[in-house]
Amino acid sequence: MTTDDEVSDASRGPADLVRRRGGGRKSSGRQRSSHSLDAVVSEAVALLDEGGEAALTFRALAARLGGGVGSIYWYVSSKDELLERAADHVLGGVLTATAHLGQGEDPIAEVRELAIAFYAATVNRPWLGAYFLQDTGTQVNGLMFFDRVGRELMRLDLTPRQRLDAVSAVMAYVVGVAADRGQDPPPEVRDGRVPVDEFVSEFRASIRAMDSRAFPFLHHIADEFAAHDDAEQFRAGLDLLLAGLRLQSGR
Amino acid sequence: MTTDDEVSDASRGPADLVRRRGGGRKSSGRQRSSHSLDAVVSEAVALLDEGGEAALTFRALAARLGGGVGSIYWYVSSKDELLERAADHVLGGVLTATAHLGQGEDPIAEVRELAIAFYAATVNRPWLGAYFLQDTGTQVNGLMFFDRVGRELMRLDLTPRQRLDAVSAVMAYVVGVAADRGQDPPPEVRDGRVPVDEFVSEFRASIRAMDSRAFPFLHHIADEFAAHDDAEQFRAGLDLLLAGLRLQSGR
DNA sequence: ACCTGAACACCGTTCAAGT
DNA sequence: ACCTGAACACCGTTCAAGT
Repeated sequence: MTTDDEVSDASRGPADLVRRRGGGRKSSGRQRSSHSLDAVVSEAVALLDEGGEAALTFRALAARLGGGVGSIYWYVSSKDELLERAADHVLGGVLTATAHLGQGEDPIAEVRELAIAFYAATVNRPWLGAYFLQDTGTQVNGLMFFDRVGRELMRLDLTPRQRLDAVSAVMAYVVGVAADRGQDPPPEVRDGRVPVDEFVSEFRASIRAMDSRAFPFLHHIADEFAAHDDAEQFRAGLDLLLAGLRLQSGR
Repeated sequence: MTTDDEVSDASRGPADLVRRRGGGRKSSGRQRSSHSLDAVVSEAVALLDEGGEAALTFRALAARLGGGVGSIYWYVSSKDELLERAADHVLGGVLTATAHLGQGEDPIAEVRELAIAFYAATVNRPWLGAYFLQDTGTQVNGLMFFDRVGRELMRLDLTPRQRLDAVSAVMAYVVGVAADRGQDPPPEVRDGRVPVDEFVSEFRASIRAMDSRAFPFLHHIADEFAAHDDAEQFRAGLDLLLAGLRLQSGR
């Protein structure tokens, strides 16, 4: 419905199954501010989205929540846990965004949609790269997503082991693409401070400048690289993986 | 030849094509210590391997090099650059370890070997997850590896675009698997402080404890998960990807 | 050209104290 | 039960000074 392509926010996840601390105590709170796990994590994600990994600071987060630094530790025991929960929060958004899937004829097509939705949530969020599927305890949504993908594969004629391997492969691929941002246009280009054309021709020039005997392939794909679209490239790789899976399942 | 499966070290890379600063000035150096880009990066990798990301500190690195903190900035302009170079250094090791490849009949089999060697270098190095292929300028070995994989695909009947997409997919997959460590045994198990069996049965128990209607797939693969081998799982996913590629290339 | 180390600004985490 | 903020230990980075 909304047309924000910057960090499309279906971030708000489904019910956190985790023991929630910090209920709805609203009454009689006067000058002391009152948070909740949800507020802490949501604001953390917002901070991350606005300013990248460096912007998430306990002090900045506390200021944003209108409280003291120490309070955050009531909800979260370390920065690592905070980042894990932030990543899981994003995955929660993916879950709700894909809640309608799972009825389709073709299980592999469903997996494709799930993976694409996952990918969409990671674009413009370079910060969550390494934080998916860290600790099973704090990342229910991660487990849930894993399960949803796997459920589709249960409709295919595969062994449990093959199913596990396939789900793991799809997840790894998505996370890998998310982590790989960097061959891409640098920030000054994405911001529009430098025109794309300029970046592209500069990039092409720098490839041409390299020894073509040392880097024959880079020369070979210089034009393609300059013109490629990230999302398309993601789908191309995903489709290779899924084609292999389809083959394995005998269709 | 060596049988260290802990961080198998073919780390020492081929000629750094990068402008080297800090030549071999050895004479007349008295109490001032003298470094080199190579020493700085090698020791950084060592620190990282021994103690993880948290262990790499400018102060610790300086102490190890026997010098002052400031000196490091002569070779490297930030911690980010240091980590990029460290990642590239590891990839350099992969390049030398696979120097013999490229003559084989089947290009796809060669790609498979390259990917497996890449994977082997990332196991036990959770720290390099996000640092591959960041800045083309400082990561020659990354470009070189990319090119080597691509070169194999030039022997297949594909369009340049398809080749680019395939190489990117393979790289993303490897990086993704590397980043995904975490469903795996936690450190206290890898260290041997807690026996593997105990972890495995505990894990299985925790899956059984979950609602089987909410997580049918997790129940389905609980046994497989407990028994799976990471390297095998990596190869299984890689083979799906390569099967798709083989199909696309018409064999 | 390269190294030193004190100094700076900032960070995650702790904790005695408050309500 | 939850919040506060000063205090602590430590970090990346800078820079005037040395050789």
